[in-house]
Amino acid sequence: MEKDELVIAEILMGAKRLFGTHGLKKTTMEEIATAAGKGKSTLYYYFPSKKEIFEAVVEEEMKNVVKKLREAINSCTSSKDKLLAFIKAQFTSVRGNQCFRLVVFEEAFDSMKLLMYLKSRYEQIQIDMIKEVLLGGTQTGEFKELSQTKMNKIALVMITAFRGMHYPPKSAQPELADGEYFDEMIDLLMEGIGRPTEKT
Amino acid sequence: MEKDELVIAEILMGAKRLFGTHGLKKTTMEEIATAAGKGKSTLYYYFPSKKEIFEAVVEEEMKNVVKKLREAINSCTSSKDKLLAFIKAQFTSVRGNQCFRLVVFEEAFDSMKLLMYLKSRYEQIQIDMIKEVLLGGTQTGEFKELSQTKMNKIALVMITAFRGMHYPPKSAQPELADGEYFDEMIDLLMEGIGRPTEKT
Amino acid sequence: MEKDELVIAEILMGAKRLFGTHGLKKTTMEEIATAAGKGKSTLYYYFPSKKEIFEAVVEEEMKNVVKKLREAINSCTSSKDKLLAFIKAQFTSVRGNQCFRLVVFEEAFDSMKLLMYLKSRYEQIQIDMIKEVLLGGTQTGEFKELSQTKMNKIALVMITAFRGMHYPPKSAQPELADGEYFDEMIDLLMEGIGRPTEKT
Amino acid sequence: MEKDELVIAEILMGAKRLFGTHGLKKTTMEEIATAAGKGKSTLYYYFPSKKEIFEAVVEEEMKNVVKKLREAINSCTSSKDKLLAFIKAQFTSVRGNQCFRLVVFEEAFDSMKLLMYLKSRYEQIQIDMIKEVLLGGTQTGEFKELSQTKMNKIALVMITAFRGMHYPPKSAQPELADGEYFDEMIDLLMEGIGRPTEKT
DNA sequence: AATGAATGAGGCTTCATTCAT
DNA sequence: GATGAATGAAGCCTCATTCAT
Repeated sequence: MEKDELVIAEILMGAKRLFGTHGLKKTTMEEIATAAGKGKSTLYYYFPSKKEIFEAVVEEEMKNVVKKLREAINSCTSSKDKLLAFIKAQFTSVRGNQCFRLVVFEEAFDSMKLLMYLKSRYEQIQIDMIKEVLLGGTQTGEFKELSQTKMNKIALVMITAFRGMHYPPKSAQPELADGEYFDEMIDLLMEGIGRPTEKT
Repeated sequence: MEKDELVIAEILMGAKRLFGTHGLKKTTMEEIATAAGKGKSTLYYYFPSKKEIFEAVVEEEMKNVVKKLREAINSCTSSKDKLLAFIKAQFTSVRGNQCFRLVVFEEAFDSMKLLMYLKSRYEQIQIDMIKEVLLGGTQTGEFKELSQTKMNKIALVMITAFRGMHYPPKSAQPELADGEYFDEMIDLLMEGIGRPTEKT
Repeated sequence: MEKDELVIAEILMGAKRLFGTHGLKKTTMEEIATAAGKGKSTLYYYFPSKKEIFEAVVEEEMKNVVKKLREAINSCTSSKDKLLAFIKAQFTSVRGNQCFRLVVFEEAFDSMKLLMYLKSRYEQIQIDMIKEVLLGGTQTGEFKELSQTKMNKIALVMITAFRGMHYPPKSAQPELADGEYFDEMIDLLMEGIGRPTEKT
Repeated sequence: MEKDELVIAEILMGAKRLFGTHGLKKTTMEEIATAAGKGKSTLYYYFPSKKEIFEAVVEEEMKNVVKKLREAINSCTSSKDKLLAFIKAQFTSVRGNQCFRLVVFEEAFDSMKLLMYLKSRYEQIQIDMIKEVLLGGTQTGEFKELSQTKMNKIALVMITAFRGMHYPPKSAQPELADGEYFDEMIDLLMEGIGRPTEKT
């Protein structure tokens, strides 16, 4: 790794933590510089402005997240397990990549073109992954028969629903530990709550 | 209504729009004052600081949202319809009460005690409503038999999943209009995607 | 005079001196504020930015200059005297209104619309004044007969030539005091240096 | 040419353009370095500071201008033509040597000793040239008889007047093209505008 | 009850200059 | 010779808040 890249990595590392903790607006260049062990103006040697630092952090984080999601899916064989791994990975990974999470779930960044682009790309990646899993599940017979259209719709609903996890209840529910939560979610997803219609 | 209350209402009305559009940090006292047709320093006659204005707005909005949710549930008879109405109302109402939404779904407010309190109270209210619906559904036979514990868990999962709706995909999916989206969600919730196990 | 106008006048007074001495770029808001006996941010209560303060100073100065020029012309009866008074007034008045002078004679302001407008307006005012004097002079017989076109051209040449005065030689020429300089200029203007063609 | 001199020439070439376009203050070392195809700190190997670069540019430009003025005067035979050539050359040459022009016509450089020296030397050179032409003209009979003192004064007035040309009206006067302008000026200079006193 | 006026604290950015290599 | 990396000092501007009236 070049000296250059090393310093950039240092900057981004500190920035990642700070932006993640205080957000874009409330993190100051001063803080980022201090975290990187550099002078404030040094930052401008490596980045044109605060915005670009933030964008760099987000881009990096998104790559991490996507990589984790892919790994999760590939690490299991049954489709149900893939789904479970997917939501667990999303939960964990997005948590650990706060800046990216902010961009995906807040609207304060709607003016930044690059971030908007990343956001929509991320959405598409997720949808494609889910559809891939659904397709696999129907082929192995784990899931019901589902038309292409239906799979599309379900993927969208699922992606949307999974998002909610990123804002867990403040009032921790003691009865439902994190791990159990995911199982419960998958259960619901597999079986639903409706009463099975009796066959004669 | 007292003169006082009238002015306060005026201030809050403008503040609600501004905070909802630009957020807490980027909305200035100047803007709020202008929107209320008052001088900037007048705001300090009615509120100790910007924070309190924001909190007042959020508290007001939360009342609206809760009222809408209750109305939604009461307006239907079947439990499935109650669920549908609930998520539709949540979608619409939270949308229209931006400041409250921000507080519920962002972490930038974690230092404000009052808001944290409102947040967790809102969570409990939602959970209770869902459990109420679930209980009703099991009693009428619309839903499976569900233990108290199970209902608790499901309520929590559902609340969490519903949240995702508040951050719809940027890339509008043409195949799934808003209305249809809710139906699809309920369907999934009722039936799941697992292949029904054959009975001999 | 309102309190408002008083403060604005105070600010402009200090700014005028500072801008005149150090120019737009090198004069700081800090200095202007100190000169006005106010805090730096107070300036922003009265003016949107440094640029506007400068523009206000220049506009004010231009009014002074134009008034002086008009007074000069009106204060004499003979056309030659009017010319003399005009150049003297221009010399003195532009000197005393440094900011305006900068705008008229430097190109650093070409991006500021308002200043460009003032600049060209000032040019037209001067040209009109000179033409007015020339016309008077020809009518009284002090000057040669001059066609409209010719007068136009001469006015333009004169305005241009007069400008040079605003940048007097650094190396003060002892033989030519200020007062004498103007007389010499008018002399040259009246008679020229060419040898009069002999009449038989 | 040494390697050293070559690099210096490269630097000055770019600097000349940049200073000429944006002025001393607004031209950055970064820009100069880029224009020279060198690193920013390299400039400090060849020049102690930005000031010295500017001074070097100005000194070079002044030599160009003086050479052009001399050529202009020598290229004509009649004294009137010499004057015409002089002002044309001044107009053209000063235009093309912006930095020098800035120094001669602005006061922002009054603190730089070297520039002040160049400025006053330039003034003296001009005055001497004009006096030389005037002397020639009186000897050939083209111009009136003029005492030494008178010539001195006239030279000074002329130099001063010629300066105005360097700040042409923003509002281009359509009736007076550049070329014509000079003729008009010389005409006025030769004949004046006064009515010739009738001889009996 | 209302506000005009004022400001301190703080943030982003620029840039000439330095220095180790 | 040449420069990449670093920075201190400085400047413009924003804004929540205060206070006398």
